[in-house]
Amino acid sequence: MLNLQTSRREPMKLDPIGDWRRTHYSVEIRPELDGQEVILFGWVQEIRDLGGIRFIILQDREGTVQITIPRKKVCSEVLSKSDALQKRYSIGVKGIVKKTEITPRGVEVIPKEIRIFSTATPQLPIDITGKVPAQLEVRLDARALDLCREENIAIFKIQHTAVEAIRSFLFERGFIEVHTPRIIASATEGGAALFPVDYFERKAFLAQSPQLYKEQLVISLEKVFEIGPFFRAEESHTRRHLSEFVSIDIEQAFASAEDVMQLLEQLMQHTCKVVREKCQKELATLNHQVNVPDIPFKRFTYDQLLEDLKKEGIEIPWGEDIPTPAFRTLGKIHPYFYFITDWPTRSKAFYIKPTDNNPEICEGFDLMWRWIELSSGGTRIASKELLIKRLREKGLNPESFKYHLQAFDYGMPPHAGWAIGLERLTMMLTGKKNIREVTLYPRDKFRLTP
RNA sequence: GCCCUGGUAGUAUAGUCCGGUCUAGUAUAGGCGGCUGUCGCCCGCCCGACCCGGGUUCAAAUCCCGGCCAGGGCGCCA
Repeated sequence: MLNLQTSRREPMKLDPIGDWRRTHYSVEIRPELDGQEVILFGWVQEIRDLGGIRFIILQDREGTVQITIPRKKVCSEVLSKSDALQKRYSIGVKGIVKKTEITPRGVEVIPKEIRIFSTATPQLPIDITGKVPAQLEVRLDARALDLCREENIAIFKIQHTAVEAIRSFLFERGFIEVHTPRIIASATEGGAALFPVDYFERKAFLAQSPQLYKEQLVISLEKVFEIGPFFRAEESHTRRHLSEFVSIDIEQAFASAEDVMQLLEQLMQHTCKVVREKCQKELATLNHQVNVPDIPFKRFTYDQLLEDLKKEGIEIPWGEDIPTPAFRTLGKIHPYFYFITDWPTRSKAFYIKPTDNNPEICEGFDLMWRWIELSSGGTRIASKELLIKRLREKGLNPESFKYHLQAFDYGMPPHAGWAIGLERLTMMLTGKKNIREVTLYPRDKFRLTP
């Protein structure tokens, strides 16, 4: 239901920000600042009013700090402003830092002036202090507010740190960041379903992968990467699928699967290391640990894993994809990062290169973390002739790929690449078990809002 | 798309098997009042709910059917 009411009581006189500028974030208020005047901006998270003394917990992006208002020691303007405060009001506080033994952080701020920038509805849809947990559905319906919770801020700071680590890692190794089209013409590219869109008078689709474009770019830019959203109109309704997800894609000229696997495991180690070091506070908030994995990661062939599964009583006919319950079993046997290599050619995409001495097997790989597929990649086919053959074998029409295929007339080098699902990576880094928790505004078959 | 489980105040839950003292209990949030060191503050009072539609019955939150929605699982998944 739409809440058209902006404020519960008579319209409150709001304050302008004026010449106030933030001097410190909440967490920067430390006992060493004792006696110093500071300006804080943020939101009221909690109010504990004991009558003669009132405690306001001010929250900002970085954390919280206690504002203490002793009734008889502050001026009447501060008192009346603090009387009006409610949870989630956006406020500014100018005050004096006071070192204290009584408060857990050893510091509080005694206000000299309070400015109220914005009010909030009194009955919030979820409990922002986390005393009464709400279900994910309720939280997602009130996502803008839900994202104010410390736990969620921690999740997205970790994701940000990971993306930053990945970008700088790839920049250092000479990869060029690119942006390929989200709107594409053809629906004939393969298995996964596409979302149709109206493109002027024509039908177009939302891209499900940058695969073909990044391959074309290796003949010019050689080493490219892209971080961006892609779309899959699948029926999937699981804890690890979204209709819109963020993919981290690389493609590298003059390289093989083994080269990009080494790059990938180094990147994973690097990312875990950076997150572990930079996000200690966030990981503590989430009560989660990130361990830095040793490299190289274990490499298992498809055949080896079929043997493992056989021992567990799960028989999979050779050539079939590994079903989800079997992956869960593998995750129990191998509770760490591992590669799966030597997949049957028929179980992988048309552009994955079959091995030279046995075309039944291909040079595709998956990077698993326990039972979750974090990344998949491989050596690509560089020969136009072979690519056309593989398209036909997959029941695809080479004519639909003519613009892609033309790149193979202009000196397509041997090349390889992979793609990481950012949200799945974030699940691993945060310990969250539902992909919707690590997505700001998740899109799935049933959810299109907010 | 299929299977299982569920849908009770803003939120989270009890009650559902075995229909009737359910005028629907509790916690938290919200409103009002009190309290000078709280940090899940405390105390008192108040407000507030049985997903929608149909059926069975003297009587339905409770049983049956359909729908919608959610969680989990499966399938689908360059």
